Amino acid sequence: MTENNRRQRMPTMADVARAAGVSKSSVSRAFTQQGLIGADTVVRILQVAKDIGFVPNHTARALSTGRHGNVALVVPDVANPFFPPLIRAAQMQADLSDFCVFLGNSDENPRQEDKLVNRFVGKVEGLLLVASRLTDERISFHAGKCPLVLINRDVAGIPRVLIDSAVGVDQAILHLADLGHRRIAYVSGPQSSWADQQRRAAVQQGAIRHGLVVNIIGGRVPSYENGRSAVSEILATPATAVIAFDDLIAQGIMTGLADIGISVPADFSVVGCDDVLGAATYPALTTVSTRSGEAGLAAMSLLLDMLASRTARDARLSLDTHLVRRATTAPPSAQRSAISPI
Amino acid sequence: MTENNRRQRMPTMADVARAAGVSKSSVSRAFTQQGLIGADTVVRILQVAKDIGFVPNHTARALSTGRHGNVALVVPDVANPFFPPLIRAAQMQADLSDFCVFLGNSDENPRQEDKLVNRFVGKVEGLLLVASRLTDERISFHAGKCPLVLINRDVAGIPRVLIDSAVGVDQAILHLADLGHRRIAYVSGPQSSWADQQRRAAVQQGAIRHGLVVNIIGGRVPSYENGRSAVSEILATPATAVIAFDDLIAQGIMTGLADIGISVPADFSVVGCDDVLGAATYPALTTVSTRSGEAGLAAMSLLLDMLASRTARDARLSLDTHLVRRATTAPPSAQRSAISPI
DNA sequence: CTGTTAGCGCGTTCAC
DNA sequence: GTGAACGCGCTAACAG
Repeated sequence: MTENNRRQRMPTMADVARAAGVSKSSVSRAFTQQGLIGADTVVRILQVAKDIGFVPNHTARALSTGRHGNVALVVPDVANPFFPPLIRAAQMQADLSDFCVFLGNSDENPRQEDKLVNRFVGKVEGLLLVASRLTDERISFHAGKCPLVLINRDVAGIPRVLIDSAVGVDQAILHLADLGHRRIAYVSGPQSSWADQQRRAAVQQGAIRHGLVVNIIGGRVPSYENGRSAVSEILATPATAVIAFDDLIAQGIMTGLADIGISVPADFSVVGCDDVLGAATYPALTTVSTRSGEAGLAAMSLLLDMLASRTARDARLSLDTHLVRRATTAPPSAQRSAISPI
Repeated sequence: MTENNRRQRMPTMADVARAAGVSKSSVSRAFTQQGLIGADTVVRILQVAKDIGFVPNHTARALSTGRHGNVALVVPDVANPFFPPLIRAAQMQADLSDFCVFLGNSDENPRQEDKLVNRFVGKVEGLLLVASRLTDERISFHAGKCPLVLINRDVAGIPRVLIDSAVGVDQAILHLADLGHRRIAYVSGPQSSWADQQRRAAVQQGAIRHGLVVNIIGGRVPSYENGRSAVSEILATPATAVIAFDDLIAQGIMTGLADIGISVPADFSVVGCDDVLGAATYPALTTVSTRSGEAGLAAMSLLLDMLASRTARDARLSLDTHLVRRATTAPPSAQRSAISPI
């Protein structure tokens, strides 16, 4: 046995019991089921406890009850602006139920994510996986050992909250079509991203529906730099407008375009996704709004409900999206349209 | 007693012991002090353990050893872009030592922060408070019960990592002076922010040193909106340039200025702090770089070192900063300078 | 209403 | 090298 007493041996229930002239069980009850004990006894015990500086030991309680009031939240990249609002909302929601939340950064890496999840299982009552890069098999595996809620990942039988960007993407394409664009490009995101698969599909269907031709540009990890480096590929297509997997890539694209003297939106139109940059870019970015905070709140509520009721639901919540028109879209330039006549 | 067996009763050390024909102690040793036991016995036990799906129970181990491998990280606002890189770095550093990290969002609120810290103490071995909004007294109080490391908060006797923006701010003022500005404004941040106090002081000293006059604009919570709403106050001063507490406020100021037709940097110069927006604004923001990620990494390393060596250091690490010149600073406009002659 | 008695699962002194 | 026994601090049956 060791010394839990780093500073000074913390008083235990037994100490309180002795000092108050009652049994340990009474002390325990005074802190939990106050109904099953004399009201006056409760206040006396609580007073004594405070006097001698007793504070219930979380670990011991957890060992006994099997509940420790912790959940974990795993995201691909904390520093990607899509996630912080989600993290914030989820954390504050958990806080309302007195839950503590572990944060894990998978670094867009399935192996790292798997390692984190394994570390968390056993320390938490529930798990919240955001935009998981894991395979369906691994997710199901983990779900079998620990209550699990997914955000932006659609695995049958596992409760999930999905941000349905299909609607917003379709609006974006319609918007582009209305402006006169006929050929567009889509710069895709990570291979294992559900959101990217959904957006890519939505782009292709929307293109058909609204009579456009679309080129898909290879998937990349979402970042400013990766957007910037995609510009040459984009210009190799006959596109007069581009839809990016997310705002970070869109912002990078705008910089890359500016670098070679192509001005947005006069010469080229750009549409982002997620609306995390606000009107911070110049020109202000036209983008698909996805309110990630709401997803975080909904998913955490779902998870906590499951834990409280000890029942495994099979929810499938879908949050809708819409296009936010700002200043990066305009009719195609005559020049570039001429390059690739319809 | 309850059912830790949500799904199926997890196998325990006793199960392994029985199946392997050894005692519980041997199983325990096989998982911890492999030296004190026969090498062949170890592999056999480990094999049996894997076969029956045994996995050591974190909670029980923690109760016995007093160590649970958790630390907590508390920030004022997860969604403020200054923090995510710091969080990310700290989390990944902890990960290297197999530590799990709780994340807390104080919402810029001392009471909320205190509540979070109280909740975390007892669940963690150590605490990392970033830009704490707590009083020195409360911080010392908590430090007395749990190993604590501070970022951007200078309390004697408590290990801390400080991002010294004084250097960068002085460079900014010199830069402004060189451009010909004589009157500037500083839009301050939260009252309880150490960084703000330091920057404010640096601005005032720098102003004296370089022969400028400075007006301080009341403190506000760092946000785009609060920057935007500060513009009228700024223009009520004779300033021809403004230094903002952080990039968020600076960005808001730029928008507010644009709203009323004042162009940056031709009519007015703007300098931010933290360099979290990259070149995302237009014009690209001149700002003081503060690499928050490095602070997160350093602080977490410090904390983990303390925990590993069980010694309380009194470190005071200082990280330096520098001005990043981009496009929001230029000589003062003749017009506005005329309004308030030197 | 309250005290007594068992554990929760694991680490760790002791003997052997 | 290995096993038996105790303790970590608390909760939960079982009496009374």
